Amino acid sequence: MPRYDHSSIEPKWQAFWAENRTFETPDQPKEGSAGKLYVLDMFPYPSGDGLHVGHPEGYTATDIMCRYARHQGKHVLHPMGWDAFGLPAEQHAIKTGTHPRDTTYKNIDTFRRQLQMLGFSYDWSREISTTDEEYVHWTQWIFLQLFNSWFDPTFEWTGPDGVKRTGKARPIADLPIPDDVKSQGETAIRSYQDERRLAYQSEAPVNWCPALGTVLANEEVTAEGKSERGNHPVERRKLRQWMLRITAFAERLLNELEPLDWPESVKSLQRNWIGKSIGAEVDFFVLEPGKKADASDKRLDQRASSGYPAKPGDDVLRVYTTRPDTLFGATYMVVAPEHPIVDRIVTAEQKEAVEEYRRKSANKTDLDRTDLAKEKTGVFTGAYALNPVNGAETPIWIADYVLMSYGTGAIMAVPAHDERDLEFAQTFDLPVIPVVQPPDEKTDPIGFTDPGTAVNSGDYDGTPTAEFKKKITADLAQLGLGREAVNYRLRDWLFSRQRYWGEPFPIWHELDADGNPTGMIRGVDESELPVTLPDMDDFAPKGTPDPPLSAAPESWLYKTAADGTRLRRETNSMPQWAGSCWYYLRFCDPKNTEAFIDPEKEKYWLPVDCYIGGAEHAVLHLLYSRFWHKALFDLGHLSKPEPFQKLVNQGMILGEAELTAYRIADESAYSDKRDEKFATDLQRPWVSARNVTEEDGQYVEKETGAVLEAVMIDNDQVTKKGNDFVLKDDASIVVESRAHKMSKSRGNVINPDDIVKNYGADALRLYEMFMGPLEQTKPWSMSGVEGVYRFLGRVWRMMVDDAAESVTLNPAIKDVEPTEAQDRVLHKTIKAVTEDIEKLSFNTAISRMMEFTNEFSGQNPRPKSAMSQFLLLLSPFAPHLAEELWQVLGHSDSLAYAAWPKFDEAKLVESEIEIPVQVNGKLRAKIKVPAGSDAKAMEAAAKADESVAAQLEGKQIVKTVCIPGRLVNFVVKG
RNA sequence: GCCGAAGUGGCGGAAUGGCAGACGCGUCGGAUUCAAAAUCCGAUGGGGGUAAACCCCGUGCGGGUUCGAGUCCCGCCUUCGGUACCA
Repeated sequence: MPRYDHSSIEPKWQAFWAENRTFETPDQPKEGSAGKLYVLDMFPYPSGDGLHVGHPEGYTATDIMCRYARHQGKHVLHPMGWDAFGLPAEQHAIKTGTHPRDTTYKNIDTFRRQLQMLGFSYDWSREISTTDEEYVHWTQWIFLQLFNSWFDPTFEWTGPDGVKRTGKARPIADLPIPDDVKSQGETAIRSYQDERRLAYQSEAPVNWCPALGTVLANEEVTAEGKSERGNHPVERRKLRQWMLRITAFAERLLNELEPLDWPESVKSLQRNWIGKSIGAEVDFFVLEPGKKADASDKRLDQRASSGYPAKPGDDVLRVYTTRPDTLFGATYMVVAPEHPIVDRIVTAEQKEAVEEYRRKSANKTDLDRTDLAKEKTGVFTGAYALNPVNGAETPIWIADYVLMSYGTGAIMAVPAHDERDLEFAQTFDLPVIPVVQPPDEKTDPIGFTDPGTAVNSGDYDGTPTAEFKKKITADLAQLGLGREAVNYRLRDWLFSRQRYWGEPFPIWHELDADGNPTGMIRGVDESELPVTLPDMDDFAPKGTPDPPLSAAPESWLYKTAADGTRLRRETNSMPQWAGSCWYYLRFCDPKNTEAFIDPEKEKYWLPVDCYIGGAEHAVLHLLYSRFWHKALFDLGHLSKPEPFQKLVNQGMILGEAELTAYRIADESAYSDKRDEKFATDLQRPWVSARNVTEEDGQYVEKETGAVLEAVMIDNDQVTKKGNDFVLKDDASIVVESRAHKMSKSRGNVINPDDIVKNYGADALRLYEMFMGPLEQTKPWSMSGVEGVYRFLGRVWRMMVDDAAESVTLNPAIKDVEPTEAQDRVLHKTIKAVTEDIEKLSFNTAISRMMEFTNEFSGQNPRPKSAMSQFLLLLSPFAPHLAEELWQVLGHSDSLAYAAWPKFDEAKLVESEIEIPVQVNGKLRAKIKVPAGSDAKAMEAAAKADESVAAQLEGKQIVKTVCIPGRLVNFVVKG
């Protein structure tokens, strides 16, 4: 009795595909190709834990798309690779002494085995790892492109895509050098260039994580001031770091997002991350210490003729505001503690307090900063500035709620119309002047931040906010006191890490005679790429920001240039993002030793037609990739402005749903906190889930604060009450019903290996697609897996004779013409499955195939042609089973490139259809009418129906709604 | 606080403004079996009614548009995800 045996079928076909190179993608399309399709998965980090059930979700979705597209005659590129640099392998090395390379390639082998076991149709001949030396070569080459260019914000040009743009990355050699720099000589010129490169060094306060021994990007630090990886504390330190000038591309990253076929949510995340705001810069003149504003001060007036300077003078405090209309309400100013003007303006009396505050805030970690968000702090500098619109003397404070890195690092504070300023003003008892009247008279203008009408604003009184903004910005520009300004929340990308297991920078530092760096740098010559990692066996962080590579062998670390200059290598390494920024390009031409990608191949394959992966990369990876892509585009290496045309986020797969009840954790805790009657109770009392809250990782009862323990409850111990589940024994105790994220600590992790072993790869693939919509978060269910496994068994028995000794065709399958009814079911199924695949609605496609199977399993004879066509529909989802049965049906070839079945609309038509009849919108009857009946015929048929007639009896028909083929609705009165 | 997504049976989920709950799980009943597993058949939103016919209620809550609303509009509530002094 040959049963459906996945464990023999699946390895058989995997071996067949590998031997026959079924899924290798030739560079040239086959004759008559229906066009190219590039479908990409976000390649995984090959962690030591192996594949997680989340991986096959997106991978199955793309695999279905690709297999379907091959049946449609498309030239499909479907590659896989490894994002293999990263912390865990290095931490493993520190612990065990195993070289990160060994760990990494071992893990890659595991991942490859697991993915191949799932039957994905990747072209494995294109496999790449970001850690391969040839790959590192081109990652470093791209870095050099960035290093060797600058951004010209005013350059107008038309790209290969025919779009006109302003602003372009250009070769550094094209950077105009001002005469005063030129006159200072070669060193000055080089410094001038270095400051303007797309890859540049900066000495800035950065997020230093002692536990990880590295600096982290802002993006890698959580709101709580912890590292995203590992949750270790992060502190601020001033260090020399490599930065990438992503901010130069802010406007294009924002604008060119619009036409992409991406989820609106991801676009909006990126928009918020870029954070464009439009406002004005305004100059306030600082008064000399002890001096009052007086008529002899002509500085304001002089600006009318001198105009608005590009850089503010020493006696000017320049602020950025999105609300220039509230200038009349600016009662004080605040500068960031790091602001350079502080030293110039602070008065003798305030100096000590200011210095003390600056010291404190410099050491503040991000954690402290957010903690202090509740209460504003700051110190008065003793200095005043002149409000340009009314000459009012405005005190200047320093406070760390103003950030040096945004805008000009200084603000005008309008406490009446800004929450933060109001809080600060209230703390320090500063004046609050309302200058915006809310549209609703009853609303208090103090604390009102929305648009309204100007008050207390001199001649501008009565002007609506939007108009006022434009007007005063123009007026200030006229007087040379301000101008319109745009700001972005986006910061330059901190690109260096202090780790061993990453790409080395292709950079040399020049040394002086004493071996000290001169500050001059040069790129490694392209012919010397790649810069490979030196062999080392000590990877441990030293607790100092000296990278592990600074302990590399001398031969790696130093060399003497042709011109005799002594050089030392850059010892920072690149972040993990570097490799993933451009891997989608390399897949098109993975073995090219002359270039990172052949331009013809780039033109042919790009952009990626569909990119599927987790939402956790919505901002970082996708923004970084787009940035690199645009820079390479500007430099003429790429022909399309965007890398990923369509993006889909797969939803997270949670663990199996759990029921949790809570009860008092221990006797002592409850006996003194709760009522007497409970104290005598032997059983520790349950607490309704509604009264439970989480504090510091502990569950506690809301009112009493008593510590609780969570208890897993069985299905049969609860009952449904309203919207809640409650204990059967005590209906007042609400039980929490929820699926949690899979985690080792919770013990709810599902291992794909186990599923494949017990149910097979086809069942795992099918189940993950059947769970629900791809984009949605959904809980795992073991009995759901059994459900689809049973379905596969039904498909097997529909085609195979399970009474026979060996695998033979089911005798019900005959070479006969399908009946009209069979044809209808078949063509309905073809239509539905085809359309569902195109919509990526895989769960409903599977439902349709189940319906087909339910229908045809009961039929005898079963036409062979219908069976063959059905197998093609099933094959993208369950390729192993489909291939096996395809063979059983007598086909000798693989079905991988067989033509997709076509449906015939004519065969979908039924001769008679059932139509609902409503009376006043309520369903009253169903009638059968010939297909294609017109409204009149339908109405007549409806009226002729007995129960409809009864409903209409003695009533007046006001209106009849008749939609041919859909329904009849009588609107009646009386 | 702000931004985004979502609320439909016991559960996962289906429904171009037109028969709510396709399909699967679970449950119940039956067939097969010495028995079980596997498999097959049937029932299954809630309430009333006689296990029929039939009737009433039902897509988070409250309004609205419409002959007709799970679907569109307005206002709330809840959950999940992201974000956080960005002037």
